[in-house]
Amino acid sequence: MTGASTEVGRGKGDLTRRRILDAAAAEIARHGPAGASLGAIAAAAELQTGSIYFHFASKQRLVEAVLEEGISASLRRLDEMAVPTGTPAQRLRAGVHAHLRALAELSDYAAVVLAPQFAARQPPGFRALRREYLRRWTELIADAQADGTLAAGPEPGEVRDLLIGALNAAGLAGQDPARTADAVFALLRLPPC
Amino acid sequence: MTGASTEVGRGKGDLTRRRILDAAAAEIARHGPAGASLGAIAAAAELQTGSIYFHFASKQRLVEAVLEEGISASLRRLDEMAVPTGTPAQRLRAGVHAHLRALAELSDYAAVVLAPQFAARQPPGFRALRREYLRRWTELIADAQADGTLAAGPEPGEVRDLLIGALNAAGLAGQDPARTADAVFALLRLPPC
DNA sequence: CCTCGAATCTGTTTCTCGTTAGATTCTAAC
DNA sequence: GTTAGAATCTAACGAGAAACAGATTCGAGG
Repeated sequence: MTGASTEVGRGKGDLTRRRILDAAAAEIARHGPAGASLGAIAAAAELQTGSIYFHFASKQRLVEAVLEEGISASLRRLDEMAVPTGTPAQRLRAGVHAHLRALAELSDYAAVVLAPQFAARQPPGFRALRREYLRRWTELIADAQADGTLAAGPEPGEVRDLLIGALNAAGLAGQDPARTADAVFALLRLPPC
Repeated sequence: MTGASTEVGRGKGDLTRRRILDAAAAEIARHGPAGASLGAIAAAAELQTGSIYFHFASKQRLVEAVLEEGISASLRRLDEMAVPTGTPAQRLRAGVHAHLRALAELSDYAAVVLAPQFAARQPPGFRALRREYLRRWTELIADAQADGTLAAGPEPGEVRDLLIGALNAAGLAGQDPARTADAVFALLRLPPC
């Protein structure tokens, strides 16, 4: 249930900072940002409550850091897998796999990012990253529509929301990524690989 | 942004109870169950904080009542629209329309029900209603698969989660129900009506 | 008009949580 | 070994919220 940890930290403090972030992501995923108490987070990170303030200026900042960590890690995975080569259908498949992998590997962070309460009141850096993530997806969808891989009627943005919504539901439910991907492709009647 | 109100209440107290429920649903949808304060709920319902306790034994009970109201209203709509007549494709279409209508009409209640934090720790009555709702959908999906309307590969339960996830994402984003339904049918390449 | 119960209000109590400040310990460089 | 800074702990404060207990008002029936 913990998230992933990229970027090797250097000092001892960096490791603690990561432990706090992981604990906060788990706590927020379970109880929401308001319901997650610093006491519980500190306990999970094996720390005293006050010590959190050496690493984060406030609870608000901690929550924001968790959000940014989640979306930026997702974006990183999308960049790695859905590179602009190959047919639209291939790139769409790669994008689906990347998103599902991100959900599986980042579990708690992903859950936090996807919580509906964060649709509004996003911190500044988070909004930009999220917009960028959605923009990539819109491109993938539009290309697939132009290609005939996906039905051309609906707006690309609409299709993107539907698709990501479907992937999120399966991902948060803990479904196996590969299995879910196959199901999606079958339903959309994409040509087999 | 308020929810719907079915079932005409009799006395004055019933109306107040409904006002509290609506206010609670809105507040919970915005700030999560932990972040929603009785003070804010009471203010929105034009009441003093303490007066809520005449209608609900505790904050926990109030939250549970909002949950049950949301899921039972959704189930009611599904019952009305997706009756067991017609072809599997027709019933599937009806189900999609019912779900989207429920999301649009119940907005705050639906948002509360769909919040990921409620996946666990559900109140007793809520679990049963939710199970029933999913069971209906599994039937619709299985019939559509047997019919060839939907791809037969993936498990019905998997398909159900994907489909409902997609509908929820569009519904909570405030998309027009009819428009969303058309997009879904086009993507799944369902035969036109 | 009076009465009684339902409904609401006011004030109080208790508890949790975020935040802060100062003391304390750990770690590495000199 | 000493020292300086990083990292953590301890203890408290203050705000806000849930919960509770009477006191008060409202509204229909006799």
